[in-house]
Order: sequence, then C-alpha cells, then structure tokens
Amino acid sequence: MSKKPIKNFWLMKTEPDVFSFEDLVKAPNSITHWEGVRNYQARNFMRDLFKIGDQVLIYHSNIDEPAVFGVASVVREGYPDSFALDPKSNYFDEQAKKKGQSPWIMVDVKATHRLKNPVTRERLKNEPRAKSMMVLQRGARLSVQPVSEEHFYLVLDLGSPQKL
DNA sequence: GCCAACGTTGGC
DNA sequence: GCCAACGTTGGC
Repeated sequence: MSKKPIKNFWLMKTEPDVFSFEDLVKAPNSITHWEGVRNYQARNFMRDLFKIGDQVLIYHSNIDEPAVFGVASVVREGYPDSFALDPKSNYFDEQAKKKGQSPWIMVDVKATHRLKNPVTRERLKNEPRAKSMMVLQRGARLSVQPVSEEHFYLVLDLGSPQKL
C-alpha cells in the first residue's frame, strides 16, 4: 500500500504586460520557468513546498480587472534562478552576482487548463466561500501564495476550465 | 495617477 | 536591534 501523495495548491501572480497566461500557453510545450520571484517568503514556498503535480492558479495583477485566467501544474521543482546573475536580466541581483551564487529559486510550470470564464477579483469578492482567500486580503502582496483545496476547486467551478 | 501596505536598507 | 527612509506592489 502506498500513501497518497499530498498535493498542494498555489496561486501565482503575473503582470500580463510582462508575461500572461496566454504567453505560457504559447511557450514550447506550454512550459516555462517562473523566474524573477524576489521575495523570501515566496521563494521559500517554491524551494521547500512546491512538488511535481502541484496545481497553480495563474492570476493577472496590476490591470483594470485582475482575475485568475488559467491553471498550470508544477513540472520541475525548485532550482536556482540564474537570471539573478545575468546583468541583462530585469531580475538581476547585484548582491547575488557578487557572491557568485543565486539565492533565488524558480520552478517550471506547464499550462493545463484555460478558464473559459476568467474568475475576476470582483467575482471572488462577491463569493462568501472565497472570503478568506489570501489574494483578497488587504495588502496581500505575496506573488506566490498557498491556496486551500476548497478554494482551488471553487475557482475552477466558477471558471469553466477547458483542458489544453 | 494615487496611495496604503509591506519589505528592505542602512544609520545609529 | 531599532526604526526612519525608501522602493515596490497592486488595487482602486
């Protein structure tokens, strides 16, 4: 008898002007490395808790109507974000370069479902069952956040996911 | 474009 | 180790 693996659920924010869910869909095999996370708490989630098969809600922030647009799954667990060492990258980290080692972590994710009805922030705010979602809390800036299983499936229910 | 909330930096 | 100053995020 094998133990059922514990799957985690996450939400990752992205600014669609920089990288959108559709950009992820269009990437080779719909896979990309999620570079540029420069917050320790978010990094620690990716380093310590992201497991292959975990499911991720992809959320667009900093736009008129912030919303969850799709679902991705983790296909590679945490590894060093080498963009921190590349002076040409927007995510260059001078300190990391000096040390010759990147303290930052990235993961690879693959788009699996597009939400036919993107679930807007407004919609979630009007949904009592979503009230405690981290992304809705005042001042919640964390770009990588845990999501409960209940909230994950609630968003899917509201969004009419289509398999890619 | 504004600004509240938050994280980081650096002087002391 | 405190905390003011500063920079960034991101909703509105």
